[in-house]
Amino acid sequence: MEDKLIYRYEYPHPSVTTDCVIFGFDGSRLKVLLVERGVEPFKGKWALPGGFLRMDESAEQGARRELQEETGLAAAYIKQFHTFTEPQRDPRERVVTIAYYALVKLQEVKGGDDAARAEWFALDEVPALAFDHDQILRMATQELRRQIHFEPVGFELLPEEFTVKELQLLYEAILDVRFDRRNFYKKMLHLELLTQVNTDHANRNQPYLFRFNEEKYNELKQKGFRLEF
Amino acid sequence: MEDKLIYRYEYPHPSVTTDCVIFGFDGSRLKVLLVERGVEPFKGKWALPGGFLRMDESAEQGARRELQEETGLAAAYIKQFHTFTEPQRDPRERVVTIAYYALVKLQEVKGGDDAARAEWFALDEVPALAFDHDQILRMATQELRRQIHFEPVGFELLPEEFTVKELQLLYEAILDVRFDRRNFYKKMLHLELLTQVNTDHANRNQPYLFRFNEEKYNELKQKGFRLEF
DNA sequence: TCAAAAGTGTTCGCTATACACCCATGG
DNA sequence: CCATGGGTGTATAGCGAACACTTTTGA
Repeated sequence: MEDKLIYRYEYPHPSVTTDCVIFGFDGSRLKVLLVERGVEPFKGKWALPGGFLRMDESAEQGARRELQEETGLAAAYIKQFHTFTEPQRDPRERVVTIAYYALVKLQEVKGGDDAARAEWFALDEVPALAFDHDQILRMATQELRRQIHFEPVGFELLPEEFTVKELQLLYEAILDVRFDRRNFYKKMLHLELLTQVNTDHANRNQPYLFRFNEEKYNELKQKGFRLEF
Repeated sequence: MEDKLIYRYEYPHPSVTTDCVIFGFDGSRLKVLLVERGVEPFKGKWALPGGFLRMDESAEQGARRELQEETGLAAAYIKQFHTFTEPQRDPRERVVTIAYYALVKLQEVKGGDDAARAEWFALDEVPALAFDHDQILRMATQELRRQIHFEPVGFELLPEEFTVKELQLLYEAILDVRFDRRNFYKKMLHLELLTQVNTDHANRNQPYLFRFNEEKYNELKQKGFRLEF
């Protein structure tokens, strides 16, 4: 047994992991992907996907690897938001976890190739989680809300083409507020971050489809604009 | 030599450190505290104060310990903002660093009891730093600017009592913008975050002194307000 | 037939901005 | 005496919030 412990240090080193809060939007509610733990501790409990940081990868690469394993998505919006370091947060040993949140388009998600059971939960229906993952999830939500004031992160959660109503529902889900439909519509169009797809709408009752205008966004970002909500 | 390496693991573990970007304000410019490295690598170069995380302390406790050693200050505003994990960021071994920034009142700072030479640099006069500390400093500045939209962090950098002009100079230094003196004055008073100290001003030419009204701030925070700048 | 959806208009009030003014001080 | 610093006032433009209207569809 002893000869397996071949990595030796003069001082104790904590383990380092990455955990990933994966957000999706189903058209009306914000969801988060959880995996069921198959081993102790917290066996049977739900937890955030995560794993040990490899010595040759950065934390972001590690988090992307987790994301890929769980959702099949290689490229997605991913952002580091906090590192959790309480000495007792893992009962087995000292573990420091670098936490990311990812924004994925739900309809592009394939089942993960991981053996573990994974499931999407609405944010207000998340069960008690393993370790300090409740706290991690709470902070991720907070950071997402904060981030939305500086970057149009919402678009990462919608399909390529979407209606203004869908966009509004998303913003309302993230910020937990209600907007006036008409004001939201005008405000969004006025920002010029949306490009209309189908210029001819036969039906006054069928909404326009839009795409996110990334070029225009980069333009505005140069000038240092803010998204007011 | 071998028998010093008594901490053994089945898998390799990175070292974990905390680094601390300590900001101060001298009345006209934003400053940052750097220490001169006494050992290789980067011997003689300037770097951010930092050190290894102890196994019984959280990262924040570690950062506070660094802050205390460098400035003598036990309580100050301190905030984790990013963890740097590039595999090659330290030429010796794999080191992950959890970075904090601290806001201190310059006039309360005592010399550090650390042996290392420490010095305050104006933000735009910072020399090339050791490791990836340039990048860390840049991100700290960015985060401070971002944070100021949600929390009145500026007050952490001023003395207990200050004039509106001083507050304006601070905001201008942080955000690198200029404000109209008269509009800034009214806006600040209108927010009601300031409590006037000397109600009688004998001299029309000597400015009022103010304190930060923390109670009022907590009130406003409940209602979810934003600082517009 | 009528409620619901989606695009368009209008009004009002707040506030950010620009800029004028007044007063006391000190060189 | 006048430039400077510091507190106060005012006018305008723009935008967000509230809410009316119109058309089309489908139950």
